[in-house]
Amino acid sequence: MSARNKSKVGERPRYSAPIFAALGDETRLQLISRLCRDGPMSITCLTYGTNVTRQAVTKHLEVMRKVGLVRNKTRGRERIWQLQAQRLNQARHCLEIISKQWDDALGRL
Amino acid sequence: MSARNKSKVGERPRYSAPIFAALGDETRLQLISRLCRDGPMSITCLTYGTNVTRQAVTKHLEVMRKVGLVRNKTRGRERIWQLQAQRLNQARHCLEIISKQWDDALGRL
DNA sequence: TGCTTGTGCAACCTATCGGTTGCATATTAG
DNA sequence: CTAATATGCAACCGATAGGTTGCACAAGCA
Repeated sequence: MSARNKSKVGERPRYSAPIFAALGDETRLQLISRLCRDGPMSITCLTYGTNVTRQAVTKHLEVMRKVGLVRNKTRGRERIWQLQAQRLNQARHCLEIISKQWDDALGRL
Repeated sequence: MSARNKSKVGERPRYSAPIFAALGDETRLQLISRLCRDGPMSITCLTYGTNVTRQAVTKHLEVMRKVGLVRNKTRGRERIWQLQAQRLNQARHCLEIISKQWDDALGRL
């Protein structure tokens, strides 16, 4: 168990768990897909297409905003939400690192 | 498996939310890293390295087992846990699809 | 044979999640 | 101005997550 706290190249990024947690809900994945397909849109618009209330959608968007997956801007009385690519790529990068380590580990067995 | 469960090209795999949810906990990511680095090992052994109890570790392993991220075999009085690569690659694939759609969407704006 | 070790099972606790309803407020349309 | 629309805010709810403690039990070692 020596040198366990040393940071190495190819190490899993810190703070990646919250991103995975934010992706770990079917409704939120639907919202992401929707924003991908149809571009930025308002909360009310996003609510059509889900089977939950507007307030539930608002909460989901807030969860994703907190981890940087989406952001919003106010346009009149609407609040327009859009994706933020940077953070998703970060999550992807994390998964790639993990699964590379994984493959390596399996290869050693 | 029926044709209903087939995923189209470029479509997000179904049932991916539970995998992300399983990855969305820091302790579980630590367990995964540990199993990657040091190979299959028992629950008690895995518990050293976390700051939670053995029973908590057991619960985390069970969560990951349910979504197919790990599996176990009994060896004497020990229960040895190891990684299962297939499912992680599935998660990775899902993230790649999402972020590709994402990039495409950003490109259209 | 006992004692130690690795584990399972169950009860319990608190915090958070996902969701709702109700109402207030701001902006836009007629 | 007035009505409709888009949203925010707050309270509330049941279920689950993450964790603990306590105890029972089976496998291995002295």
